[in-house]
Amino acid sequence: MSDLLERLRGRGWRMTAQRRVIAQILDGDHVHLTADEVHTRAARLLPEISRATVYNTLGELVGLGELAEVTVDGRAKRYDPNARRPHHHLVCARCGTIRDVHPTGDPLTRLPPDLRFGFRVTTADIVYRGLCPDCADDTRA
Amino acid sequence: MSDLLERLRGRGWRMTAQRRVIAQILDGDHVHLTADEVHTRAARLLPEISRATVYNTLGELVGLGELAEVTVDGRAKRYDPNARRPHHHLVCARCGTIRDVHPTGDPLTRLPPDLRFGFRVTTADIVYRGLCPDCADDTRA
DNA sequence: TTGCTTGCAAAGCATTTGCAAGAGC
DNA sequence: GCTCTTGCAAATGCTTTGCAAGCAA
Repeated sequence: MSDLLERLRGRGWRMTAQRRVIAQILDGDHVHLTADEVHTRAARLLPEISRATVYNTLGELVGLGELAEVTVDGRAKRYDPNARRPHHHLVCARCGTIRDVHPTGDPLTRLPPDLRFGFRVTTADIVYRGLCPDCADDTRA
Repeated sequence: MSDLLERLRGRGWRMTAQRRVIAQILDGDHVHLTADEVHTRAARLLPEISRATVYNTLGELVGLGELAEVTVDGRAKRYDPNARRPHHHLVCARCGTIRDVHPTGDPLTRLPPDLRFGFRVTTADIVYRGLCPDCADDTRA
């Protein structure tokens, strides 16, 4: 189940209740949570956990390549547990929900060399924007 | 020269020294500035201008569709004066430089309906990441 | 004159950090 | 026991807001 915990242990991570809970939350969910949402869920299992610990831990996981940060429109960063497999994002313009989309081809090929301005391009991130089913139903302007 | 000012006047904007200066800065530059950079430049021409006014004005211009906000990696938002023509961005992973790239086709067509999860998708933004020529020359790890 | 705009300062979020107390190995 | 980790609270960075004075039309 928790491959993530195994990998972290293998990397010499000191295992604490806080880290176990955070890893568990990320591992079990395919939604992209904000740090605050992770904290809220973690606090349900471990009431004393502090926000700082959540931030620190998420930051470390990003550093280790286990998580990717996704920032959209200057809102709070969201953490993407699916960092090891390349993919793109579908974002709801209203509520901010993010879903993963697995690309059907290599997006890099979309940028012809003559448009690269001398850049050594290594990745391409695509953000598709629109309204999620829930927000689209909501007909308020 | 300043088409932007003309358009704003046409939309009934009350013309003030602050707005004139801000519009002028955006119109004259192809770089994507942060709000703070806009404020710094504006203050050179109009020392009393306040940060709040810069933020408010930039926000209004975004609302009017004259500017686009570009947020990368949770840093400060940058304002893109080229909002009227759809395009994507080439970002240097090291120094943060952003260049515009004009797409050669409609990126929306890349996302087949069965991968849309019920979203009503309206736009697709692509961020190509890599090293700009200057940073790529720099061989330091 | 009328009411949109500005500037100030304070408030608001999201996130980071310093440091002493606490827990893993 | 030594060191890494945690929690608290304060600090930071970016941005927004309330409100009275100012200025364009």
